Amino acid sequence: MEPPETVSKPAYHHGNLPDALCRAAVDLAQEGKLGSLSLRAVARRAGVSAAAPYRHFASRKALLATIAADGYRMRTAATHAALLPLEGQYLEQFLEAGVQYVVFAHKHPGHYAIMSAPEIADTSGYPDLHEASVESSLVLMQSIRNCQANGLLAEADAHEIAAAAWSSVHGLTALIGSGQLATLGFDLEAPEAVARRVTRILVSTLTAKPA
Amino acid sequence: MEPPETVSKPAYHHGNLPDALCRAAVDLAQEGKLGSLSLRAVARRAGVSAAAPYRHFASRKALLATIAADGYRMRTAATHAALLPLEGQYLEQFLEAGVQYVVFAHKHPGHYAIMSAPEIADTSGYPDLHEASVESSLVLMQSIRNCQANGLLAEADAHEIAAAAWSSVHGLTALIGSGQLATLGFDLEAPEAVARRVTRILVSTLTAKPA
DNA sequence: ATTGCGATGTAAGCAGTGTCAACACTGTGT
DNA sequence: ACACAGTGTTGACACTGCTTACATCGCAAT
Repeated sequence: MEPPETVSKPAYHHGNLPDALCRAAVDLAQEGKLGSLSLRAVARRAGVSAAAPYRHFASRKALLATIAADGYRMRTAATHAALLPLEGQYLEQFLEAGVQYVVFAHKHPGHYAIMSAPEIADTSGYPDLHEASVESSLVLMQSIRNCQANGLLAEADAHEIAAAAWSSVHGLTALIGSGQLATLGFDLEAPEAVARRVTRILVSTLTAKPA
Repeated sequence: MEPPETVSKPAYHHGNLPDALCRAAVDLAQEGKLGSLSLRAVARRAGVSAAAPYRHFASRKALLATIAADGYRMRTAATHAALLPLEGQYLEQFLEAGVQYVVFAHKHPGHYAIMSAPEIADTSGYPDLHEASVESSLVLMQSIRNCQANGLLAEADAHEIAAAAWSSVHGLTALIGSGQLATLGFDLEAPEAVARRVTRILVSTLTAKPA
């Protein structure tokens, strides 16, 4: 997945079937067919026989775990890139980390759907996925710690602020994704703007002094 | 579902099969078997034949929609009850509404799992579910409006505050439910305490004056 | 008690999936 | 040239679920 253009290995018959299967699965997930996403369905979409995926993925969960791990790495990379030009502006980085959490789900709905699948929540048995997941969360955590170290956030318990921030962006992502936020009059086609406005509320209030 | 003890209709053979099916489905969902929750599986759990549920539920989704609607009504009732003794204390009611949102998921994990199922997000075709869902969200919304009408919340856009609050409790619920918050050292066996601490952060900061 | 009808069981057909074994193709190394 | 390992295909089997048709059971009104 990392080098989408550069075909590392010319491969034998199909030409990198594992990647093709991943793309097919992401497409299906993006179309909301996560529930009926079987290895057979993925094989059909990729244009290969039903048994072909079995050579590369032991099960449906193994395939999803691979895709989810890729998704986590993509989000981590995107967040790092977005935070880079804000070097030293810890509060802005904190806000941007939250925004990127939301933006990723909009840019990569297929990956997001798979990453949010309940069966993927349990990362045991998939160390690669577990590592990617943990590393991804570290970006937000580090940003919070940076702010606290510089006295830019209220003096509440660090873990509780982290939980509040994480909950906010996670929930915001879920509500936008499920379309429920449209009830409040938000334009879900511009999720970045929504995320920026809502996230700023949390940030601005977290930086405020008690009344 | 409303009168769990009082058997309204003695019924013929089984004795209120619809309720028994709902309970069986909730049990299965609570055991994390939502993915494999088929009408057959529910029938097995309820001890009836595979075709029996069809007399009462047209499909798996119809069954889940019924349960989800019940869940929404249960949460609405519980929240109303929790807010009653706080009459007039709008800010405390706001906090409590958020806490109850989280507490419900812990007290009724089966219902929560079903209510969170992606296929249930689309309430079209199930007006009963839709109404219960909307009415449920009104409690939190009304609480927010009460606070704003009394100048108890910062003067940010009402919709954005609502989105931030909703996102927080929704995300907090999801993170607790998936066990991810354990990473931050929270005791997920006492979700009410966690919810109260984290929610208070949001409330206290929302009531703070800008620095 | 008899009869009607709703509730449930039984059986069967159809579709989708996972899995496996046997086979065929392709490029590589000798 | 040849064997070989990697890759994909084909076909078959078992399992599970959905759905419908038909048979059966039991309460309830007559």
